[in-house]
Amino acid sequence: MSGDQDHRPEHYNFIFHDEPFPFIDHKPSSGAPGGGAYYEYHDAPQLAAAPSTTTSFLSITDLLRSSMVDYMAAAASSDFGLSSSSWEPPAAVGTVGSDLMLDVNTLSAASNIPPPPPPTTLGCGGGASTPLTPNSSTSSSSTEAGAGEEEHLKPDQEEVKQQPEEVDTDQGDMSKKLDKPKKKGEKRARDPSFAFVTQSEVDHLEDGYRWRKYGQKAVKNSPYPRSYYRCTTQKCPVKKRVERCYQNPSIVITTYEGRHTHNCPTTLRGSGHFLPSPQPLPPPSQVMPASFCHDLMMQQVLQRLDDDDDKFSQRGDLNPSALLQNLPPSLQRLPFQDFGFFHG
DNA sequence: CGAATTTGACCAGCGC
DNA sequence: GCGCTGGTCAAATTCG
Repeated sequence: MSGDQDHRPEHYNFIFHDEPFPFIDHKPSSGAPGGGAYYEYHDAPQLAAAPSTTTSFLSITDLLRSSMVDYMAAAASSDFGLSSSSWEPPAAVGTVGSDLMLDVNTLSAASNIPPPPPPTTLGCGGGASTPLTPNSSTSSSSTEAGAGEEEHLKPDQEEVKQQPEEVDTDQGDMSKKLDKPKKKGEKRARDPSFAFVTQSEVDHLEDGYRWRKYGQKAVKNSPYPRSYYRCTTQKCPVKKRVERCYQNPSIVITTYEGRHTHNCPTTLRGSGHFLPSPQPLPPPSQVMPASFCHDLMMQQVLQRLDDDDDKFSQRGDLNPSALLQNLPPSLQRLPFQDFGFFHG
């Protein structure tokens, strides 16, 4: 049973998938009790082939520090067609700045990934859930899908294990071993992935789509199992994994993989309770989560900027390793190297 | 009774 | 090559 519960995490935030992103805050901002993180990742073969991409992120930081809103607005309204009413996958990305934004939006939109529930106080936790400790709070990064758990803290090592390759051409999603005559040395191709870190007492967050659980595995060094879900819609290849951070059980890591081939079920449409505020629902013919994610991210970005504005200048020296050290092991494992642009 | 979940088994990738 | 681990299958069980 998935779609009928009202599972909203207490907090969530997002994190872009670029490593030098300084506003990945690991400490709860004064007054704000921690928060979850919302992060995304995906395989980025292009990235592997173009190591110089790092530089591009720097400008993103600057960008955010200066005029995120304007930028987003401009991007949404003009070149990139990112308006909530008519989003189309960008055919090409021309600038660094747009890369990031497009990436974020592209991923969310292209993947039809539902938005994380808003940080409202609701049944699941309003004060019941454990507040995040400075250490466990939020910095997240994304991990390769299969990767979500412990130890690999060594950045350099992570770098070595780049996640691969071309996305499965055939969406026969669950075509695993059977249709997998992959050549040796060729890792299994994965669909773009996108993950959320939320603070919630429930594992399976309601996201508007219907999911069927098809597996559960114990996670190494963690008392909490990882659950595997598949979208119940016919032919929809989207899967998601849900696991809990063992150091902070109130944190749930949900990883989406693939793209929905259908619209969000009416369950979500019917109830606007996911939305931070009333928002126009996308027309039936449209991919819905794009604007959601966009708005949510904006909210979070702005919030972060507000909270941490004065910290930015001091964070220039932050690096992925440092960030990771502030994360609980299960999050530390998320390889920053997996961040990259999604051009698919 | 059909759909969803549970759970042990199986398989592939990866590191040593 | 071997063992470990993650991901998925599928039979059994539970649920609505």
